Amino acid sequence: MTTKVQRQSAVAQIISESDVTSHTQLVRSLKKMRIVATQATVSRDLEELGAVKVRTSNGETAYAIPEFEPERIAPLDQLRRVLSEWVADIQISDPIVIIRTPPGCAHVVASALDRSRIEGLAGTVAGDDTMFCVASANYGAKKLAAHLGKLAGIQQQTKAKK
Amino acid sequence: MTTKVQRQSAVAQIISESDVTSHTQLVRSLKKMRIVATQATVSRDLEELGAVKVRTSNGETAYAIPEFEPERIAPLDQLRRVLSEWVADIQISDPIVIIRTPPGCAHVVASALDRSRIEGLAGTVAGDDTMFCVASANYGAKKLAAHLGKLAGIQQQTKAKK
DNA sequence: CATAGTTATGCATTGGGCTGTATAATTATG
DNA sequence: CATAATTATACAGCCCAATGCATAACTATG
Repeated sequence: MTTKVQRQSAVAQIISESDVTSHTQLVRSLKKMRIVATQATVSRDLEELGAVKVRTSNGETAYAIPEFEPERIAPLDQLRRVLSEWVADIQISDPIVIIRTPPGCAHVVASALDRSRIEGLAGTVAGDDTMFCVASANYGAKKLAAHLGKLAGIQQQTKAKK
Repeated sequence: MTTKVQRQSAVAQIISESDVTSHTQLVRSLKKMRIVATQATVSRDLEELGAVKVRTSNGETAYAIPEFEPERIAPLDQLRRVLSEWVADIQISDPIVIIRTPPGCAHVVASALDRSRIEGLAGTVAGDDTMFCVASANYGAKKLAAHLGKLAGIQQQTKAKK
């Protein structure tokens, strides 16, 4: 009994602590930690983790997660998942897009957005259940909000105006 | 197109801003916000939100979310969901249980635990991808960790010791 | 107590994510 | 270049959350 999050965390640890040169080897290492997975699964894990094969000191190529762009660009897919799971509401106050989330979740959404490098987003800040997206000057909050709303799969213009 | 989070957020807003006396009425209010749901769904939403019917000034009974115990005890079910989605690893250093999560998610896990009032958990603190659970004096971190691990559905003793 | 109104829930359906199998595509090696 | 090794992926199955429908359970009212 294992979860994906646990397995991927283990994968990240393994490849950082030892030289892993093939999927098969990784599968074996996981097994030692009593985590069962197939080559296909670790292939997908490595991709999601952004791992790449690099040449090591002794000439082999081993997997590693790029250290210097740890905030590698997250696939749109992952962003969509996060947004649709955690976004409660989107409002606009140009050039700011205000996103509300369940309590304590704003940070998760914000960091997913930060990593996504989507167009028109200049930056974010997050509180507890609210976060701001600042739209780039020539893009506009409206357009950004529409895009985010679409990704989140939510109905726009939700909140009733007083 | 709507998400559960958005709908429940809208439900919370609606019942706080107007007197909602029945599910049917709530369904209608949602519809005005272009959120489609049935009575069965709002029934479940109200339960998950912890809403109760209270008597208002004018004698009707209307739904409301208890203000003073907003952190009502979350059902074990929800806790299990959160843990199995976000817990990457669990370690023990008595009386502390150390839980690691994906980046930025520790707070979410911690607040879920806080609300759950599970046995043997004295308190929590959360960083970015790590959180501590302090076990109650006579309970012990080991037992607590075992319980949490089971809830999370993860393999214990995951991390290799150096 | 009977009836209408309201709320909860068993059941079936749907959709999506995750995973393994099998195999295709790619890369390395001799 | 041929073959072996490695990696990626199409496909199918499984599982679980979410939801609607139908109806049971419950509540209020006269």
